Amino acid sequence: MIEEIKSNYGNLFEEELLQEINRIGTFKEVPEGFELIKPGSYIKFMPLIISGAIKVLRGDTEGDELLLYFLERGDTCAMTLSCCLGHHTSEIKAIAETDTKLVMIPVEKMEEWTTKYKSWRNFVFDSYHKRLIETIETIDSIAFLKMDTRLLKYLKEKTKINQSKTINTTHQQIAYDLHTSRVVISRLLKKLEKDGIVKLNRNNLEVL
DNA sequence: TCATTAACACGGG
DNA sequence: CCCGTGTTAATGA
Repeated sequence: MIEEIKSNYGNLFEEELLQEINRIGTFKEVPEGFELIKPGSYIKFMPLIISGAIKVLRGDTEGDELLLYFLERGDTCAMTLSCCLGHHTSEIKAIAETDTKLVMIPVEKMEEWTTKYKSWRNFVFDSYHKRLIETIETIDSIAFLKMDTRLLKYLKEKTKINQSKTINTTHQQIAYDLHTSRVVISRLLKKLEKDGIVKLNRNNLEVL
């Protein structure tokens, strides 16, 4: 496990901290679609992503949801931090976007490390900053962009995250992520296909 | 004008 | 048959 940690976090953390992560953390591998964090639940571990990607959504108990941002290797979940420290339940939902490898760190440790390691403190602050910026961008999208541009942004992000031009998802799933109805997604995708931007298939679409 | 909701038909697995 | 998709009609913001 130490090699996987080093190759992703070696340039961020000092040797001592890397060793401690290796000793304390638990390695975990989850399949695509795995629900890592449920809204309303308590969080006891903080994830460090080794490979793969995680989709973070705002979700209420009614099943309404909205995509906030994606996490990739080298990232951690900022919401976890505030959630754990304040001992609140989760405001968000986290689902593995692809098959994902991660290291789980118990929350007590992350508090201890914040005072012990400068690199860890910087990592946490930096992570907060990045996620806050991304969340603001999402707010911008909702406030100022029309659904067709939001859909394009979404597709672009998906291809980047999945490292592939083909996206395996349904119109309904996209509708959930963007918090709209399937009718709209179907119509817009159809238009994009006519314009030669995407190729539509069942359960999967290709960005050209 | 554009989104939402409900309803329906089509077709592939 | 079930599910994903494409479309339409009614209603509302």
